[in-house]
Amino acid sequence: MKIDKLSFVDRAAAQLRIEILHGRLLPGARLTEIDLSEQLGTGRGTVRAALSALETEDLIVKQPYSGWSVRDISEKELWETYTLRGALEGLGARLVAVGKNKEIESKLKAAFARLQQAEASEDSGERVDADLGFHRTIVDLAGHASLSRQYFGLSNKVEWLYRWSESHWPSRIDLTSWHRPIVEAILSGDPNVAEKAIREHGESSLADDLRDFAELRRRSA
Amino acid sequence: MKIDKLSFVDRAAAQLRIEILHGRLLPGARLTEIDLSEQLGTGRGTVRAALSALETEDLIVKQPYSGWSVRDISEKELWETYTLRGALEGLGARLVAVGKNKEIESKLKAAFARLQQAEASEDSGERVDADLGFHRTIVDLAGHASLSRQYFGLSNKVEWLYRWSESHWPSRIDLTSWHRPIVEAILSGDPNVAEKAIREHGESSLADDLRDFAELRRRSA
DNA sequence: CGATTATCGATTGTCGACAATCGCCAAGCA
DNA sequence: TGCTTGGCGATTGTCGACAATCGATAATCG
Repeated sequence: MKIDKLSFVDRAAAQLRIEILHGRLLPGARLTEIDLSEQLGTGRGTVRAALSALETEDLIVKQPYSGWSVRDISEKELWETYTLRGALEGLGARLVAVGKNKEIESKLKAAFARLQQAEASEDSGERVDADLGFHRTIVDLAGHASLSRQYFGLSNKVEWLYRWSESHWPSRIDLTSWHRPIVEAILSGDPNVAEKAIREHGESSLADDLRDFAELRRRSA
Repeated sequence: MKIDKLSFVDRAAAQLRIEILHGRLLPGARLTEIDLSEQLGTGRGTVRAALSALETEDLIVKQPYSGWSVRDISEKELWETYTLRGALEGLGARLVAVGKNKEIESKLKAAFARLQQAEASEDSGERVDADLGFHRTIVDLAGHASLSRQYFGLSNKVEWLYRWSESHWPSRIDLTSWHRPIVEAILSGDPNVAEKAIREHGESSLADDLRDFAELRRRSA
């Protein structure tokens, strides 16, 4: 039995993360420490530490003596995030393929099953969660603490971009058929195959998002 | 003309980083905020922020309400750091190979030239710097801001491990012959070849360090 | 005597006050 | 007019004080 014992800093960071990821704080929005400290009911130092954490996650940027603001989303942003994700997940997939055992297999299959179930669901939020969860599962199964830590921040950013594009252009991808090759590749036990599969998945996702992004830009122009 | 305008936090973090990397703060050493604030001549909040930064770089760890301490070095630590580096540098090398042009070529060659020059040098510090600089150059040439940011922290950790093993077991590797394949692979323009080359380089480095580490452990036991 | 509880010193967690710095706009000047 | 300068409001940068928490040890109790 354990009770919640997160520091104020962690809770403040989590809250702000949610606000950004769910689009209640839009790209470019300015964040002032005093305002936030009043809204969150905490001190400025606490808010400051939370903001610093979000900065290392690349969700916000700081301009010294000027202020904090939510990062902008751009094609380059998309490209960087997805390529980086490809590199990290590639390593993760390799390791999982090599180290696979009964437990890993079952967890991987469970994550994929959730994905299949979510596909039928009308809830777009659940579809997003299942998708992100699948990717996180693979990385965590790699048993590589540093990788998981690095991936955490990146996956938040992916979630942000994901929800953002979802809200502008509802996704129509087929979760099951898009992810099955990854599962099969990992279960094959061949690290090269596993890495290739997940990397190609990432490249396709990037291409999709870039297309939507361009479309969106054409519209608003 | 620009003057140094780093915040106290940044300067404190830089100083602490040096202390750790150069082995003046050994693994396991405890760091108390008040002591550091007195030594650095700055406030506790400032020290705290600097420590948090070093924590995200994975150089120190925090135990809530207990204190900060310099991370321990272990085989797992070595393995995680080198494999992660392989993934990031692999992406970097790919991108450089694909996007190569006159400027990139010259910078790459310059970094390699420095390596060759350092090899003759007796100064082990310069050899380390040249080696690390070569790797950093490749990553930076990729033109991928997020990658460079991620790599920065990791490369500090590599530098730490590097200097640490160097101090216990002076390196004997042949800088030129070890790195030339990377240069040639990148200049070939083939991303797969480039990635493979730099990844194999990393794997060899890891194997070397692990061997030395095991030897060191046997000695001290 | 063993186990539980109270106490203590040390350290971090949190906070608001004051100083430093920035961007902006108006005033002054050539 | 066009440029520099000075002042102003807003915001962050820095700091030390006080509270909360931890681990270890001493005190207490059955």
